[in-house]
Amino acid sequence: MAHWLYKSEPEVWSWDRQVEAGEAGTYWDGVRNYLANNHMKAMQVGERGFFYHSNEGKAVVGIVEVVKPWAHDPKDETGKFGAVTLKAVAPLPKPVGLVEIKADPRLAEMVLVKNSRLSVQPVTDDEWALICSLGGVTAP
DNA sequence: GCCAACGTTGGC
DNA sequence: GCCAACGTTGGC
Repeated sequence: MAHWLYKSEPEVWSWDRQVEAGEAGTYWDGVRNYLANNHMKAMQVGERGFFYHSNEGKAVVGIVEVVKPWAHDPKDETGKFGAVTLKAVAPLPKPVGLVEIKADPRLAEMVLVKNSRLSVQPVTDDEWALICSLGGVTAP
């Protein structure tokens, strides 16, 4: 099963608000990037990903799960962009900071390091397991 | 607040 | 269809 990483500025949409949204989850709209959009189109319900705080915090803070597949964003007039719906699964007891990720040679190839501007990224199984363990949870 | 890197746009 | 110019993102 594939894994993902979602970036969000806590000022705009924080992990706490994702948790408050509960089981119903929230529509991850606003993405206007083809690559990120394509990644979301490829997602299956039940696939999990990391929730990353950019700018402020700069750390992986929690785990989210896809609860609804990709659907068109009604606010996008071009009809090209859409999003999946995500719910919070669990916080990381110990958030994994960007500094830590960069310091670990096993994570040097992460998209987060290589292409920091992409807002929705794939994560390999190895990267997933390693960050889960650094964060203090057993990989679900 | 600055600046580098990247994606997107628009002119040709 | 190419490429320069521009805007945005995000780390520092």
